[in-house]
Amino acid sequence: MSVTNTAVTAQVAGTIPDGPCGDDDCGIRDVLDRLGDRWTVLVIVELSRGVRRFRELERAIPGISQRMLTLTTKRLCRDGMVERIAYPTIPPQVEYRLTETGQSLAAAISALADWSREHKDHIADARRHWDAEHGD
Amino acid sequence: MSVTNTAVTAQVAGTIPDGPCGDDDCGIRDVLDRLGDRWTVLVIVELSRGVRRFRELERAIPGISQRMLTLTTKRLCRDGMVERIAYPTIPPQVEYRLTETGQSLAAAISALADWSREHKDHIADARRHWDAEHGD
DNA sequence: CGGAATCCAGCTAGATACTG
DNA sequence: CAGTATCTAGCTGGATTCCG
Repeated sequence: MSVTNTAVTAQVAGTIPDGPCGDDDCGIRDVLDRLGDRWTVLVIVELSRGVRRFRELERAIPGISQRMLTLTTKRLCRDGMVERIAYPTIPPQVEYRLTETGQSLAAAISALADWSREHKDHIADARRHWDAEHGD
Repeated sequence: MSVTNTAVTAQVAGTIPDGPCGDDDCGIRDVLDRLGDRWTVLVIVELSRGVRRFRELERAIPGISQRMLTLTTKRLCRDGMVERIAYPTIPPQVEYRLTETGQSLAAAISALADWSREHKDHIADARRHWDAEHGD
């Protein structure tokens, strides 16, 4: 009865604003729906290292299929994160590069990657503990 | 033949380190596999506002099913992001709160949310342009 | 209230084959 | 090389029902 109505909102000061995030997700979901799939982040990371051709991306990202690479780059182009430059040569040559917006996204991803590196051991430990207690 | 071997790696200076990210994903995928699903981020955001009971979370996150709330909180507990405190009362009462690690994740998410807000209009524009050109 | 168990639809993504 | 097309398996998540 104590926590129900008078919400304790002082936990993470200034982290997630209340205003625009009221009921919806302030658009985070749009971004995470992209970042959440298996390949988008890897493509962005690879492109953050420089311009890449289709085949270069494919080789740089082990396990990706042509289909998924096509879909991923296409979606990133659609969202304005990646620019696609096709040279009408034979054989065809297509270059992909991050736009400015794409580069700023890469920076944001990098921040999340930093967080991952800092906490991955802690997470692994937590999982082991949990699995040990709940799996016996 | 010019871009093939001598990779141009100076695009986003100091954004994604080359070292530990060589072939694999430096653990970003572990995190994004969680964050990528429909509900995890919303649960974290809600918990960043304070301690919540199961029903409170359910009501605060429109559209989530009991099943997904259970699964999401359980996974977050397993990863050490959320602490679950069950009071053996009748009816039962269970509280969820972010751990310190969970709070730092909330901060990282907040950074991504900031990025989303800053660029969502730009993305929407890019999509409209793309759809207009490629859908005629 | 706070789940667990079961069943099922839809989408994602992998494999494969074909094309300009 | 850089895709497109098709077919399909598997997983995610929704709805429902039942339990302590």
